[in-house]
Amino acid sequence: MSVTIKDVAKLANVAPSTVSRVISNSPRISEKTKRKVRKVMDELNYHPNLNARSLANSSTKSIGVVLSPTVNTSFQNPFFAEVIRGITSYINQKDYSLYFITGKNEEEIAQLVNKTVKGGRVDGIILLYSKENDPIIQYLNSHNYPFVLVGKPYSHLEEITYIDNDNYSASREVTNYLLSLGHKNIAFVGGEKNLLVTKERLRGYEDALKLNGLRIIDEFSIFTSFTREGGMNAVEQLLSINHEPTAIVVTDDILALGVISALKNKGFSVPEDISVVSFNNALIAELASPPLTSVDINIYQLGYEAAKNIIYKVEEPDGSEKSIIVPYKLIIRDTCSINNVRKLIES
Amino acid sequence: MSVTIKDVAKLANVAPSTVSRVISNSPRISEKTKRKVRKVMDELNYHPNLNARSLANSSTKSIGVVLSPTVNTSFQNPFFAEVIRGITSYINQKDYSLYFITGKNEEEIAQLVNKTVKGGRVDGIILLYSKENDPIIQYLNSHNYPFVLVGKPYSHLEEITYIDNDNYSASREVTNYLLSLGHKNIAFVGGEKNLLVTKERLRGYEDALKLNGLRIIDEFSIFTSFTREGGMNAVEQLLSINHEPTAIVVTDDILALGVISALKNKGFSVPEDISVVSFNNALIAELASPPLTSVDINIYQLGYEAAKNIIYKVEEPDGSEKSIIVPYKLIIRDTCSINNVRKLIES
DNA sequence: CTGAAAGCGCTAACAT
DNA sequence: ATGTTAGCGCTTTCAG
Repeated sequence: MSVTIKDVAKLANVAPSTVSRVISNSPRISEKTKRKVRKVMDELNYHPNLNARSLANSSTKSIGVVLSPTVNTSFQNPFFAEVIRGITSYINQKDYSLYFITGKNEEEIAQLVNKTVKGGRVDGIILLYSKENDPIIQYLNSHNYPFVLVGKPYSHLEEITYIDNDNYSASREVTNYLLSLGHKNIAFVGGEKNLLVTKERLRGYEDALKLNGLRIIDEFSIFTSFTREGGMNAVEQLLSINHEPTAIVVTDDILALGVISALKNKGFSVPEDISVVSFNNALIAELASPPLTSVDINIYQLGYEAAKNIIYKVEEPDGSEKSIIVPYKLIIRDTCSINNVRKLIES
Repeated sequence: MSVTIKDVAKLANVAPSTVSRVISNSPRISEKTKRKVRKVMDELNYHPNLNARSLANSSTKSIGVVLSPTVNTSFQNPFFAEVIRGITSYINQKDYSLYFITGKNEEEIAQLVNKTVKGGRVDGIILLYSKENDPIIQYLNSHNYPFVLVGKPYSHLEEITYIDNDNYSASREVTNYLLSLGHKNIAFVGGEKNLLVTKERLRGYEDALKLNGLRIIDEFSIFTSFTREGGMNAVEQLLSINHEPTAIVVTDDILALGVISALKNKGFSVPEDISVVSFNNALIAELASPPLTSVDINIYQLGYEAAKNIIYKVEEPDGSEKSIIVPYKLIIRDTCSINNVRKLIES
C-alpha cells in the first residue's frame, strides 16, 4: 500500500540495499546514484517506515518523557509546559521525537515505563521529577538504561546524570536579600517535605539565617502541597503562632499566590506589611498583581539541557556525560520591601 | 540481547505463534497453556518488542498530538497543558501512547507530520489548533488519514471530525449577561482574526447586540495577539476613541489579564468602572486578583473527547464518528458589576 | 561502489 | 487447540 524501499529501488534501477545506503547517506555510494535515488524518492514522496527501521537497527530516535504521577496538579503548573518546550526544541533539532509517559499513580507509570523500555519504544528517558526512593529511578539505574533527571537525585548522586539548579545557593541568596532589606523574622513555605527541591531550599534558607547569627524557629518552616490552597493553609499556620514574620521565602509561584491571597484576607498587605519572594518565575509571577519577586530558574534551559544530555548519552554510550547545573537569577519585582522601622525596633 | 518471543516459546515448550496468540489473548488457546505461557513471560519479565509488533501488523497503538507552530506563546497558555491532560487520561486507559509533534514554524511541523504519518509512527492524529486554510488539515484530509481537530475546521465541516464548544452561543450568552447588568457600550477583544474561535465569538457578541436593538460600533472590536501585551495594546486602541465602553468581552484569560492591567494603569478600576468577561477559565482566572469572571470551556473534556474520537476512528474505520460539542459554563467571579446609573444616563 | 541474502521480533494465514 | 512458515520494510554482513 505505502511506497517502500523496493519501489524506489525498482524505479531507480538499483538494489534495495543501495537505497538504504542513500537514506543513511553512506559515503560509499557515488554522488551520481545518490542524486538518482533521491530524485525517485522525491517523486514517490517516499518516507522510510520507521518501525521497520527501528526493528532492524534497534534504535528509535525517540525519547520518552516521564511526568510525575500527580499530573493533575503539576500539569497545571506552568513549570512542565516550559520544560517541555525546552526539550522539544533540542529534540527536533536533532531529528528525534518525543514520547509522553504519564499515569494516574506511581504504579501505572512504573508499568508504562517498563513496557516502553522493554518494548524498545524509545532510546532514552527524561524524568521530570525527583523523589525520595523512587522505584523508577532505581529500575532504570539498575538496568543501566540511559536516562537523565530534571532535578537532583536523592541518592547515587555520582551515578545518575541530572540537570538542576543550585537550589541551595539560590535559596541562600534569596534569604540574604531579605536580610539585606532589614528583615529578621523570615519564614519559609515549601512544597512536600520529601521532595529534594524542598530540602535544598530549606537548607539554603536556614544556613543564611545561621550565618547571620539568627536563630532558626521551627514554627517558621511550613511544608504543604504545591497548590494555591497549600499556600493559604501555610499562612493559617504561620499566623497562629504569636510571633509573626515580616518576610516569607516561598518555593513556588503558585504557592506564593496562595500565600499572598491569604495574607490579604487577613488584612496584611504585600509588600508593605510582609515581603514575599518565590521561586520559578513562571508566567504568572509576571502577570500577578502585584508582580512577584521570584527566582528565575531557567526552566526552558533545564529542559533543553536535559534533552541535549540524554541524546548525547544515547549516541555515545561510552561518553563521559556529566550532570549540569543551570544558573538562576533573582528577578526583583514588587513583593519585597524594606522592613519598616517600627517592626525592626519591636523585635 | 533482550528476551524475545522465541525464548518464551522454548521455555514453555510451545511454538512462537502460540506465545503470540497468548499475548493477544486469542480465544483459540486453551486456558491451561495460556497460564503456562504467562507464567514463563512473567519469569523472564518478557515484554513484546513494540517495533516488531507495529511492523508486523501495521498498527502502532500510538497517537500523535500536533501543537500549533506558535508553541512559544501558546504553550505558556495553560490551555494546552489541560487538553493534554484530558488526552492522556483516555489514551492510557485504552493502552495507547502519545507522540508529540511540534516545531518552530508551520513548515517544520508539516514536514514532521508527513514523516510521522508516512513513517507509520502513529495510527492517528489530534490537531490542537484550527486555522484558516491550514495545509496540514488539507494534507491529512486528502490522504484520508484518521485525525480529529480540537476546535472548528474552517471548511469541509462535514468531512472533518472536530471537538469544540459552541463558541457562538457562549459568546452570545456572555454578552447577554453583560447586557442584563445594564451595560450598553460593550467592546470585544479577540485573538488573531483568522482564528475560527475569534470569528465565532465575535459573531455571538454581535448577534447579542443586534438582537437587543443595539448598534455595532466597528471601533469596539479589537483583534490582537494571544498574549498579555496583546490585551494591553487593545486597551490603548479602545481608549483612543472618544466613546468609551463600560464592559468588555475578552476571548482569553491571559488576554483579559492584560486588558485589566492596562485599564488599571489608565486609572479605571475593574469591575467598578469597567466590567470584563473572559473565556477559557484557566487556572490563572481563579488565581488572578480580582478573580476573573470567565467561561469555563471544559478544556480537559475537550482533550478527553478528542482522544476518544480518534481512537474510535482508528479502531473502527467504518464507524460513523461524529463531531462533538462540549458544553461550556459561565463562571461568575469578581470582574463584572452592574453598570452604574450615571453612565447609563449619559449614554 | 553496488548487489544478494539473511535477519531484526512479531503476526497471520495455512496446516494439522 | 497448536505448530509451520512466510512475510512486514529495513539494515547489514558478505561478495564481487
